[in-house]
Amino acid sequence: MKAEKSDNIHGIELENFNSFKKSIKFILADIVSKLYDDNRQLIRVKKSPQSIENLKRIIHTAIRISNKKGYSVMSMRELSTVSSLSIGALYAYFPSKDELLHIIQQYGRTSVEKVLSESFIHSSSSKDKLYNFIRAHIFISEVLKDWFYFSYMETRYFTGSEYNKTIEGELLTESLIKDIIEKGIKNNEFRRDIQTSLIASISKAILQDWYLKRWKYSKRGVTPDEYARECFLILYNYIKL
Amino acid sequence: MKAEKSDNIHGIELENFNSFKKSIKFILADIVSKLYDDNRQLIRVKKSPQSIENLKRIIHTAIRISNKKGYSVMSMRELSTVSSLSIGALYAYFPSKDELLHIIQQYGRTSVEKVLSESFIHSSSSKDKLYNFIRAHIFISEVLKDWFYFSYMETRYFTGSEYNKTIEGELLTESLIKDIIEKGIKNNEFRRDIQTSLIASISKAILQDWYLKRWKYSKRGVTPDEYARECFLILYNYIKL
DNA sequence: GTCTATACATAGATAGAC
DNA sequence: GTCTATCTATGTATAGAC
Repeated sequence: MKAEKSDNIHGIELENFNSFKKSIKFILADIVSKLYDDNRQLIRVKKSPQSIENLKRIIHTAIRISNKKGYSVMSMRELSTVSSLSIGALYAYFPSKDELLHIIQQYGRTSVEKVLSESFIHSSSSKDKLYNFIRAHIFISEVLKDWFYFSYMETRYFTGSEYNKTIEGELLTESLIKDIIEKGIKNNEFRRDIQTSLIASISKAILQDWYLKRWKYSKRGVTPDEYARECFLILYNYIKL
Repeated sequence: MKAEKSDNIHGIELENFNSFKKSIKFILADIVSKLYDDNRQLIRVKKSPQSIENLKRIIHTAIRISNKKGYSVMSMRELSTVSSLSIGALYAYFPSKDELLHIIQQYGRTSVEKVLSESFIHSSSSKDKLYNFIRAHIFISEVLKDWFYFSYMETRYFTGSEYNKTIEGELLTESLIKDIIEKGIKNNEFRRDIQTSLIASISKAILQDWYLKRWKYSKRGVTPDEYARECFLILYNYIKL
């Protein structure tokens, strides 16, 4: 069983968005179940298909409401109404609004880490590595767009370790890109006279725009595949020999 | 007197950030005074050097607090304490928290429109136009970084016309860039086979990162001039013949 | 496990003294 | 013009019935 899951993770498909979506379906399916296990000391309701379903609904509803008005403005009354669970029932799934935030963040972070860390290690050239990483990032942020938006917009209100973890995530993405570019320079695949950390930073900005401006790109009918391609071309054109 | 002001606006200096900063000092100085005039039906305190000073302090304090915790979470009590004015006094400068938001947005929008609209019209080539526009945007967003950040992060909570105006601002910047590129293509200065609206969109994303990630760029000691240069080079490299 | 009713804190805004 | 005291609404969280 373990081998099967492991195979599946390594088998993330990056050819196009549709194949990607299929290949990570299995991975995302049991994220909430694992979330349940990791937080069993906080959750007063015992694990069951029904309670997992409820937790999933709470998380998605909270993200959706927060993306409209902000997490701090979302009231427990509203979360209760929209998620069709009473306030009393909600508090059986988390001990406080702050803890719900942790659970939401854990939910997204776990999913993203799995995908990104495995996305580009099997590429041969630096060019391929870069393209695969860009695709992986855009594809996973498309699938989890609500969470990505949520996490980005709420970061500044986070405190302590939650804030640090989110910033680490931001810097990790950036340093992964930087590493790819620097290795490419070392292997004589890219120009030597580029400022790698600035390029990495700008790359990250472009990747983020995809989920920060959903309304714009979806209105214009831009597909994840097109956007990934254009991102790659702009960057590659600048760094290639 | 009118001619003098007009000259000054046209005289926005884009050579480097320091000269830019000096050249728009005069423009920004009396923005709050004009703001006072435009909202005199809302403000119960009569115009004076003292009251202009108070209004300015209210605006900047509100922006500062909001950038830490969000406008909706900022309480009038806190704004009162930090700005050293009682709650009663605050409400003499604006009739409601919602109206204060309008005033803040008006403050930033007025300043930015002046600078951006005049920034690139005197350039000869499309290449120069693009570079000047990028510089103007990065320089003004450096000077007004707190407002830019505020406006970006609070947009989603805006309602009605305030929301529309902010989105218009976003799309205006983008279409200005698009126009520059398209004119360049027509004049045989740029490649014909590029997706102008996607490039414009990505350009905007890069420009925005400058004020959205202040902590990162200032920590790394990246100057506005360096960032503008790198932005331009990445884009130009992609669109040039 | 889930509900309703309620405790207690804090929000935006106003009234009236000075 | 600015202050303090206070009104009413709404927030998070809990208690106790079922």
